[in-house]
Amino acid sequence: MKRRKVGNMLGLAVLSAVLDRPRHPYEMAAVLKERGKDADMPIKWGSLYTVVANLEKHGFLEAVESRKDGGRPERTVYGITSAGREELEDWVRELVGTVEKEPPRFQAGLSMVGVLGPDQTIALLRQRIEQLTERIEAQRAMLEQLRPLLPRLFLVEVEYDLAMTEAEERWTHAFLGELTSGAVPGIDAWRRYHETGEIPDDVGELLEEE
Amino acid sequence: MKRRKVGNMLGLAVLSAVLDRPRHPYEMAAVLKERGKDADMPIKWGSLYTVVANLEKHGFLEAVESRKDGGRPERTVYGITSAGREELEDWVRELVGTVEKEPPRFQAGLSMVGVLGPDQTIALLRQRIEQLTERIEAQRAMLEQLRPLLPRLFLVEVEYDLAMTEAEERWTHAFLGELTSGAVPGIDAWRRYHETGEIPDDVGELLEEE
DNA sequence: TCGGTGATACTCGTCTGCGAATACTCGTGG
DNA sequence: CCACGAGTATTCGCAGACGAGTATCACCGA
Repeated sequence: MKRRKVGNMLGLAVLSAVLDRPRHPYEMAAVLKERGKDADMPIKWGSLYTVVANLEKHGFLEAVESRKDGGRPERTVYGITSAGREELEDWVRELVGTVEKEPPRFQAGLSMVGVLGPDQTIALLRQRIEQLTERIEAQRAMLEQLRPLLPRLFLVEVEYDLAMTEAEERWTHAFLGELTSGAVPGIDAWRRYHETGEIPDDVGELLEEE
Repeated sequence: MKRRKVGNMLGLAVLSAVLDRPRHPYEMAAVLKERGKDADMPIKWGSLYTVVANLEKHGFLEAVESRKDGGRPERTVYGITSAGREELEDWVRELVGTVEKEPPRFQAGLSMVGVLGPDQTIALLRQRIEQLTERIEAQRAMLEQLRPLLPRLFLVEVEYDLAMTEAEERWTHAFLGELTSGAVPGIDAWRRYHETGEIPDDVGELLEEE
């Protein structure tokens, strides 16, 4: 199992930021923010310098020059190496071409709604749906605004994100519907469990075996 | 901003594992695997003992007894405290009731397909769709098999996961369709960029401004 | 009874992620 | 002309994540 030398997603972002021309770290951060890349992956700017150093250590970046402008701390400008270009492409290939399960946190939550009881769960799902709806609207608006300005290719991630958010909203809505309409059996037992802490016999058995 | 004392998702799993009765760490791992919780969140078993220690440090768990069976290393049995029960509920409430953007890695990949060129991208998307389809079938089979055995509540996460995978498959399929049917303009420019590294003028301008 | 295999049960050392702090510079209004 | 806040640019400390390693037991087959 060959593991990526630099595992942090920020590394990918950095490589993409120096593809066209060498930059110093702070400038990388600037272009990445400008291009909205920070919306496409979880980026912690505190890790920037560490990650850049790691990329250099592994030969994906190289210091191109180190200028001292005025009295500032020395700024090192990094360029991408051919190994770096390689790595970038390979990384993207992996991200696009293979599915790896990365359960979203909501899924973890769902798998534990048992402890909340039905009433709280219903209230929370309502709340979540509201947030999802807002997000969808914001996203739609942004797409509308960007579509005439940018080639389609640059909008793909946003479209994907929107589609997924919509799917989640639909699913959650449907589930909520089932809960409130009483279509899900065992809600009373569930409420009793939450209030008293007693595990219904039939479920208790199930937990033993299997 | 009050941050969770123990941030690792494994912590949540551990709390849920000792809800019904005290257990020692290895046993927690056992029940969690048995209940398939490791499919609902990204769990690294190497972190188990660290996390348990942290949970104890913050008063969510307490050592109940410490038995020495035979010649084995001492096993410490931990029980959940009322603060722990609190924390568990609150955590689940947060997970269910609030949407936080956690862009999936595929999205990061999508936002960079530019570097791959259209032909590779198409091939990789095909590959991905294949994997998604497999996953969907596996998931459906599992649901079919489990539905008569478990109450609905215990299947919700699986249903959600399935729904999301289906949505992703649909979207990817549609996008692939657009790419192959030539409905997306600018594919030639894209191919040229990938082969020569030249940035088309119109795009170059766009990157400057905005 | 010997050795192999797999389950049980932990321990350790490394590396890294990242929040928070630091330090300098520039423009502006008082 | 100096105080100040907003931006620029980077460093640092250390908690904590996790892979890999360790050790014992139990069972089984040869």
